[in-house]
Amino acid sequence: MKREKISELTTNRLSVYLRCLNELALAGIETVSSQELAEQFNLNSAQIRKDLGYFGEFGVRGTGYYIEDLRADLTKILGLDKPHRVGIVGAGRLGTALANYNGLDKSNFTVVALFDNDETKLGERTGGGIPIFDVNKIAKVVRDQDIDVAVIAVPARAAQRVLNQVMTAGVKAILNFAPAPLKARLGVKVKTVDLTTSLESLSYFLAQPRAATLTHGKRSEDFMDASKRKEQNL
Amino acid sequence: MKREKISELTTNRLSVYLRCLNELALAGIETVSSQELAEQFNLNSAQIRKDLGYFGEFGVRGTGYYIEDLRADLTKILGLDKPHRVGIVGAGRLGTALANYNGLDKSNFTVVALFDNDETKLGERTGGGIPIFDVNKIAKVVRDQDIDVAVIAVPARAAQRVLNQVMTAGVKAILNFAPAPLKARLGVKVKTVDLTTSLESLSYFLAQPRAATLTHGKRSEDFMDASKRKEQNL
DNA sequence: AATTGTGAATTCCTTCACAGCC
DNA sequence: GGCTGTGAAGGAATTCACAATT
Repeated sequence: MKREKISELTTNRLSVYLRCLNELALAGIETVSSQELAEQFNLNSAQIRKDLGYFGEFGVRGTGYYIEDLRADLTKILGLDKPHRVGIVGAGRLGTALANYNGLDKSNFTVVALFDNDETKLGERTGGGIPIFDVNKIAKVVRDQDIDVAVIAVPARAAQRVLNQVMTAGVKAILNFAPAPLKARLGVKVKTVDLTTSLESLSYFLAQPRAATLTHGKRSEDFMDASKRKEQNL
Repeated sequence: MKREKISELTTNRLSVYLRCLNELALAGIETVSSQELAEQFNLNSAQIRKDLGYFGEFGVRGTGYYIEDLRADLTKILGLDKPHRVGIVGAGRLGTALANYNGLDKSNFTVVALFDNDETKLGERTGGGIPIFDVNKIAKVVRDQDIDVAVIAVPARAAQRVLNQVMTAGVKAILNFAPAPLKARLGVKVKTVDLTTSLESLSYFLAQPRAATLTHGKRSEDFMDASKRKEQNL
């Protein structure tokens, strides 16, 4: 096992591989080759071997990877063997939708608290029974509830302030939905999901006068080419 | 103006620049240099000039960029001068949260329809008054309502089927929230936002034994270094 | 003097290709 | 024979650095 620095593109893919392995395991399959795995995602098999190669040797030549083993290894590498406790700042529609999103438990994430500054919401609980606290209680609740991941789901103008608060409270990993360029301290990681930017990027695509678009498709299976893979962040 | 192929990293950034320009315009500022703009996002000024350079020459040497002009140019380049009509498939919590998300109108996007297969939801309207149709009516509603962008907010197992339906209906731009590796036809662009992967990537970061994390911060302003920029997709 | 636009240099990421192993 | 692991090659994205321009 080396200790180079791993790109986020790699960790994103590891997460995707892991999800796939979990499904294969559920289907009772025991081994998989990098080639088979690659076909699932329209990517190059060497990419998968390289990604795994940063962390060790997990495969068996001539056979491929034992799914149960690789699953355990990736879970460990991604730090998903330890539970994570999530606090969501902003109990609006997006915040509450995320709080109730099932499918995070599989990854060992539990949403334990929401925060809002609307007094009428405080003390309430979401459908799923998650309590809503005052934003000014962030520091205390983060400590009491042992929160290690924060989600920012507030309007852009409040986002930097909220980020500062959660950083001060000691949270080092933040998923941000506010469309704002945030500045984080060293040692703190902010990952931004920007819906407007995603849509505007799609708009650019639509605005392109492209040579021949489907309507004339030679064969109904002219699927994704190489250049499209990374556009799906793979 | 050239006609090279533009990377999605560039179009994402253009969207971010445009948002910033809109704010600067609102503040009554008239010109901005690539350097000033770059500081907003912790990125290199050459990056901004290169991004713009793919589309033409918009700046004035010695002065910078006229904000109103560049704003108009970027709006045009991103295809935001024409309105876009959005249909959301999946009227669950996420779908309805997105339907009511304000801030898309600024970019000339309007959500005009939701789709679901839950009969109890059909005919209903969301808080904002957007009608909910049967998923099997996608083709008809896309035509009637002139929908050009679809959002997939259904469970992973249904996502490929839904994608096939919206592609058949002629939609060429899709924003996907389902954690599934989708295959699209040529000429159709799918952009996936994967919350689980985003969180798992944060988990990896937390699992890293990092040398010195903040607690000992020399000066409270030891902010984002170069390596962190792209982790925020900038 | 200030700032753009852009080739050249650099860094980062992906793919190739094959030796090594099962 | 089939498949992994990986050095080397290739390609893409970023940054440098400076001539050109106002």
